[in-house]
Amino acid sequence: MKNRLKVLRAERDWTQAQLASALEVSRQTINAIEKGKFDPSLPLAFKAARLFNLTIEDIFDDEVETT
Amino acid sequence: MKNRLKVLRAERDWTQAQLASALEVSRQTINAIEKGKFDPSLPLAFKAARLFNLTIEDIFDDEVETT
DNA sequence: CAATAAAGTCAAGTGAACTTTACAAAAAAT
DNA sequence: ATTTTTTGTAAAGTTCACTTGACTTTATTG
Repeated sequence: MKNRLKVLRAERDWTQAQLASALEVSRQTINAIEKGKFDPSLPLAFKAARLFNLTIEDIFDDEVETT
Repeated sequence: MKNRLKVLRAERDWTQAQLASALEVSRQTINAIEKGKFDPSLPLAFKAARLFNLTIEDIFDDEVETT
C-alpha cells in the first residue's frame, strides 16, 4: 500500500523517529510502513489521519497497480 | 472500534455470509468485526469502503468513548 | 575529512487479524 | 411446532503488525 507519510513528514521537517513518537509506535514501524514493507493497522491509520488532519484516504492508497 | 456494517448490511438485506463473500473474508471475520471483537486490517477497511461506496471514516469509528 | 544524525535493515519475539471446523442459539419461514 | 437460515462463539493454526536490540549505510554538519 502506497502512502504519503514521507512527504507529510518532509513538509513538517520531521524525522521518522519524531513521527513514530507522535504516533506512539517504533521508528522501525514508520520506516517499514514508508517503505511499503507492511500496512498499518486501522487504528494506526486513524491516528495518522488525526495527526495530519487528513482522511485515511488522503494518506494511504490501496489501489492496485495497473500492469 | 465501532462500525456501521450491520446497518449497511440491513439496508441491502445482506447476510453476514453475503458480505463476507463480497469482501472475500470468512463469515466469522465479519461477525467478529461487527461485534467489535477485533478491528479489520486497513486493506479490508478499504475494500469495505469501496463496496459500499463510502469512505473508511463513514463506516468505521475510531473515537474513544467519553466516560 | 571526521563526527553525528537519520534512515535502512535484520533477527527473534509477541499479539492480533484472519482461517477452518464445528456446534449452539436465535430468528425466520413454512 | 418444526425445519431452515442466520448469527454467535470457541479452539487451533497461520500470517502479519509491531516490538526491541543491534548493526550498517546514507545524509548532514562542524
